[in-house]
Amino acid sequence: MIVSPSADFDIQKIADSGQCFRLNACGTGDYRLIAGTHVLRISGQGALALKCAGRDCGACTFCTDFFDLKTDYGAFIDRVPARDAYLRAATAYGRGIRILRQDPWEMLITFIISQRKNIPAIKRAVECLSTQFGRALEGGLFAFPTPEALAAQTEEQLAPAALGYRTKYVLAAARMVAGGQLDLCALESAPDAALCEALKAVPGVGEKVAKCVMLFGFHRLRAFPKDVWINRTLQAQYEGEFPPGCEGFEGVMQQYLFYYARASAPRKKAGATALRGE
DNA sequence: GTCCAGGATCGGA
DNA sequence: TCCGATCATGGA
Repeated sequence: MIVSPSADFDIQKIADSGQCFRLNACGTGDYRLIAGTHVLRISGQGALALKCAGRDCGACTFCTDFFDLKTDYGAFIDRVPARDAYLRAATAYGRGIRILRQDPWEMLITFIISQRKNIPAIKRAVECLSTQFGRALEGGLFAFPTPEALAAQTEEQLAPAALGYRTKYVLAAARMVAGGQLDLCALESAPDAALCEALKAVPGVGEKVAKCVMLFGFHRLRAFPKDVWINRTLQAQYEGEFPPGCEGFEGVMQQYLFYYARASAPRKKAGATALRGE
């Protein structure tokens, strides 16, 4: 499958946008993504070639869905109020970022882990869980573990992932999903408020993590997670509250704000988010 | 060695 | 309802 640049698709920005922790650069300009049992390679500059299992995936249903290629993100950007110069700048800077349609279960565990961790540390923990408890895929790679696989572990067995105090949260979440108390499939059709409350019933899931799972796992584009970066931006630019004008796609705007805030911050990240072309 | 990270929870005011 | 302390660990 070939994705043209005009599709508002920038794999480098997506990889650095803090929503997907198993999408990484491998070599010059190439990226590798593990999603479900799919191993994708994204290569090329300008037009991007998406390959599943080393083969061109053609009009791949999985990629079309995963990268949300049928949604026009340029249209979202065009709807940003002209009076909001800061958001205009953020969307211009982050153009190419999309909200991926990731697995709700993986997002739930990943964002439980994310609390008080930086992105490299989150990636490391997710990879460790996958390597230890996930199904083997091609090339020595591993799928994210199933709820049943994690639910079967003890706290001691999870120790290598260095989850710290989050270990018990991860196990509790896994057991709720594996045991049927939390039916993520059924929640696909739940209203936003009901979905949010169901997620917050999981130990270790508060407002922010619930919103991340809603946005990145359930594609609820209204969900607006507020982490430390977003809160700083809201305080500095909006007197504490995101203004009206983007109803229905607030979460998409949140992602551009997050990316822009991190890229604009004083250097601490050794070029990981190096400003390009400026 | 220090500071901080895509926070949540609990106890006390 | 609000606020501060605390939680465990690794990356920068």
